[in-house]
Amino acid sequence: MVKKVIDNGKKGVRYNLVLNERAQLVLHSIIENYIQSAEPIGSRTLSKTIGITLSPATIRNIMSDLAELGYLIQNHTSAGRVPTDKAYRFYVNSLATPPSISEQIKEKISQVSNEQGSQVEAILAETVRMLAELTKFACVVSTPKASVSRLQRIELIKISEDRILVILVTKAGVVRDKIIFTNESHTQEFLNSVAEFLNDKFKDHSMQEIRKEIHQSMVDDRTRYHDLLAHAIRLGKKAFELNQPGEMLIDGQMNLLLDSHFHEQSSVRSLIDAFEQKSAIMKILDDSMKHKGVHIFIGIENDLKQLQDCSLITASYRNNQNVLGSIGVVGPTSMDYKRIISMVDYTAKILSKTITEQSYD
Amino acid sequence: MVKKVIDNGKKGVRYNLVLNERAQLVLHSIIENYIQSAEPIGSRTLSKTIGITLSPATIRNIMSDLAELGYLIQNHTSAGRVPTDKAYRFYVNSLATPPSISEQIKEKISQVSNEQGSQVEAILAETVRMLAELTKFACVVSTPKASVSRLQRIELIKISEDRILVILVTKAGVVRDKIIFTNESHTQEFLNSVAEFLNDKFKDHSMQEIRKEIHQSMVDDRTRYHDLLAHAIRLGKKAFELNQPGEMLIDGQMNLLLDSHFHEQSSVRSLIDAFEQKSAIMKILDDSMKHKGVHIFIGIENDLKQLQDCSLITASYRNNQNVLGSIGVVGPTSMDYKRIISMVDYTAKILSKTITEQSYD
DNA sequence: ATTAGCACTAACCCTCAATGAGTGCTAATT
DNA sequence: AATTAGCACTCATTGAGGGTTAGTGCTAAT
Repeated sequence: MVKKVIDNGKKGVRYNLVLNERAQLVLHSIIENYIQSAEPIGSRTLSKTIGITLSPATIRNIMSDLAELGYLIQNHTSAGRVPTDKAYRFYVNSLATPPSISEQIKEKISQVSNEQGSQVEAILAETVRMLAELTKFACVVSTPKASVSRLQRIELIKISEDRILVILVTKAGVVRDKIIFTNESHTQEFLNSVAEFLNDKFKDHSMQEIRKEIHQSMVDDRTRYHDLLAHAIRLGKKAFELNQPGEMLIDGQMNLLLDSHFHEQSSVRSLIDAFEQKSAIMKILDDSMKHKGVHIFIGIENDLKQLQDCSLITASYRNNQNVLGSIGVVGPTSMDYKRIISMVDYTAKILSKTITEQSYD
Repeated sequence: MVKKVIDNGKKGVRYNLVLNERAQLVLHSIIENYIQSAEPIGSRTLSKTIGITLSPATIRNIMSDLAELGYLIQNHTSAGRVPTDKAYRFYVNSLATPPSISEQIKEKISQVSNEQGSQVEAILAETVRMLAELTKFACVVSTPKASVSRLQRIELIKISEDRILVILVTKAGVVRDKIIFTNESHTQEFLNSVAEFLNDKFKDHSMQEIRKEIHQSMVDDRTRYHDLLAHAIRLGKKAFELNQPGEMLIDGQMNLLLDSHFHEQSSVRSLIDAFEQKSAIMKILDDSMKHKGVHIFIGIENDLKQLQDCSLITASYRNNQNVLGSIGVVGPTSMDYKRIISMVDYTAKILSKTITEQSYD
């Protein structure tokens, strides 16, 4: 039996074992080469670019072992080898997080939207566009979740006998509007009183809390005998009802089509579908909101089939109070992780800073 | 000299003359074939598919004449011929406008957004998405111009000592928000009075009118001695200042990349640029708002270089009162005009109907 | 444990010839 | 006079053959 490049010779368990240093170096080098060239890496090429002196034959042995361990695959005999998702996972885990970033890029990122008085959505749109341009991949950002952010103000505007326009302004600086229907007609003056009441009662409360409190008020007897209160609660219930499922802005989808790593038409086709559905990507963004720092989803780790040819790098952004949403880059599994991770990380930080400044607390 | 397929033999003026019937038939047939196949059409192919019996040789003669008149070009000797922009212009001019449309398609278009209480922007987004899916091309729609639509209500919300959130609701059902800065701090109560004043004074006036009226008030002496009025006018000026340059929603850009008529990478690249700039397409949409019915911009007729490989089919939509914006399809010059024109036409009509129902008059 | 050497593979590239769809022109036919 | 058949010619496309190249795995020598 051929000896393995692992420290322990036992066969049954070797897949869980750690690679020895030299094997790690080779794998690292293969990955970085492949990220650069987008072409299968052969032993001879590698022996030239790798730091230490190692003959092609030796490298071949190591590569063969790495292939057996699932880090590399060959598209056909006599072709170089290509990293697998497992290899990329190894690679990103071994990176210092977050990798460093050039001052030049930092500056470009910081430039976005330092103009005063921009709306949150505008800031997000600008940021995602900038990030797409910088990374040359597709970028996404989820808009602040209404449920976690807190009420700054509510307005009720009569627009017809049975329709009321509700405008919710959150502390995070997001303005949401929706139309609700009523059975009875109210005057604008009455709506103003209702709005004033709701503002007094619920300002600074989170949407979630508000929904809960309204629910409680509805079963409270006192409510029934107080006309304004009763109306306010009834309208408030509708107004604060699950608003918008949370949106997502996308930019730079086109970049993917021009990327050398994505030559095959088929994978692009399916990616387009993934973007159209939105929900799968949205879910990943939501997941990444739960934890701090940069998240990396590589190929097969994505639930959605259509996303299994690409990696997502995400990071959440926040204001003083809450995590609001997250921003991410979608690219080929063979993307330049160092570069992208650092950009996403830094962008999320700057975005958090900008949004915090714009928040209404 | 070879005889021309035109009724008049005079040389100097023949380029302005009308094609005889047979030449028209041939040209028509070439165009429809090319729209279908996306491949150069040869005389033999054509002699088979064309209705009347005509030998390839005869067709060759006619084609040669049509080429000389600028309706066809050859990419190289011994290749079939391809229609020019001039040919497409001839073709669409000869179509009955608007062409008929199948009940099935009609139904699909009508399905969009008959749910109650949708916001205008949501309706537009849904419509443009539907149209992109139906046509398999890229679609654009301009959001209602704020300047022409009339005020339903204005709200002023204090969000910090020097920032006020302005919310404008127009009769067309569009909600716009922006932040303005003040030198002095106002209480929310004061802002409410100001808003009430502005609502009383300007409700139902168009934004353009309002700006003019405010301008007049500012030079009016009475304004200076009336505190509330003075403040209202000052804040109102900022609030009604040229808001948003008019937005545009895009969907289905990806469709263009998968289209067989757009094989060449280069033209796709430049199209992407055109979409990123937005302004050029916006200008075309604006132009088309000025006239009724469907507009067709073919290739070279577009000012922007990047758009000269494609055609735009646009139609304006409106509510009871005003033309609000327009919706359009961007595809290759060799698109199926009949199909697309009818779809755009019908979609614009349905959109107008839906928006009118949602309007606040 | 490492490396040199060797046989073998498969993609890639070049050339060349055959094929086929197309043209323009001229002469014959209607 | 208009149409068509015939013919020579052009040029993109295809496929076969051959050389080149980058790669592999295996074995034996270091």
